[in-house]
Amino acid sequence: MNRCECPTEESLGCLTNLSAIAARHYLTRQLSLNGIDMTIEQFKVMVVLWKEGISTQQNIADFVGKNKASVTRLIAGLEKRSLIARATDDHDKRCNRVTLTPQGISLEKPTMEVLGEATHYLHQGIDPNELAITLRVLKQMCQTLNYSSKESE
Amino acid sequence: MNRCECPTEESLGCLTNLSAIAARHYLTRQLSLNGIDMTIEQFKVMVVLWKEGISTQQNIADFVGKNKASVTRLIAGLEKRSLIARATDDHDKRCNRVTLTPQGISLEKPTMEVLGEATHYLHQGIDPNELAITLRVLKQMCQTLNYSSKESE
DNA sequence: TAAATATAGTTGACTATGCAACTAACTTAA
DNA sequence: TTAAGTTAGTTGCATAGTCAACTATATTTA
Repeated sequence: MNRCECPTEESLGCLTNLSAIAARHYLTRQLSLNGIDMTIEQFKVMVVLWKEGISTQQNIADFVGKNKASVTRLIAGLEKRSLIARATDDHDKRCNRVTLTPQGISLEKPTMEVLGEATHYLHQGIDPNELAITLRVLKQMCQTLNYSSKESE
Repeated sequence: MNRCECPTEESLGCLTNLSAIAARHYLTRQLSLNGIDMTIEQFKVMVVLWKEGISTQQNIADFVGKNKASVTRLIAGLEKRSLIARATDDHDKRCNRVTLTPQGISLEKPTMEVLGEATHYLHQGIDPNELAITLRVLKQMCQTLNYSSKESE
């Protein structure tokens, strides 16, 4: 399907994008096949909440690497699906306390199972040593770029 | 900034996504700093046109790995910026012939230069051998996933 | 050749992203 | 303790992505 033959095929910039899109498509399909009505973005927010229990929107934004405007809208979508609840914090009225609903809590197990299976499928056939190198290189790339984004502020 | 500590940190699914987002942000910023008013998505479409000269929207969609609805809107944005032109094909009136305007043509050199510099920056400090392994692993991952997407159709 | 099928592109509905402007609330300093 | 600055969240605008329904045109086939 994708036959990108741009001169960037040998670059991490191009290939991480292609791989990320492919992985997203796959996970979206697997979630849907397992009857889980959740987008990948909402899923990432849920992972934070499953881990932390309670969080503010800014904290979620930092964890998932998006800005607070995005999180406002993601949270709204999750609230509409009754997976989370929002309430003003008593101690700091600027903050929203974002918590899980029973439905939200009950989705952790099946969803994380799908993620585990998808990850296993993705890593299938990749030499463990080369996988480790790849993960390290990608982390290094993220660090380089995050550093440069701080520099320019 | 991004402190994703989800259980997927050791997975290609999560890390390719983080890296891809970081790379996109970086390239977007570099394009903007160099006075090039073009999004990454529009940029990908332009790469196809710089390579092929003329193309149909479906052909562009295949190259950039998006569906034709997306391309309709990307093309509309590029048309608004006067970088491309659209005209019905005489031989097959279902098709649009998408061509470059002089402005579109003139942007190839500076834009590809920014891309080249960004790629160089991204690859900086990465062992060439490990880079090669990473690129190979990512390609393999794409193939696995593209194969699975064909299976399910 | 008329009917069925396939293909190219558009549009609407929904979700998502970033930026910038904004409000409200908290904190710091003069 | 008032004024200035900071932080949390929301909203409008522009861009982007998918799916599904739709139009128009081409092609196949019965």
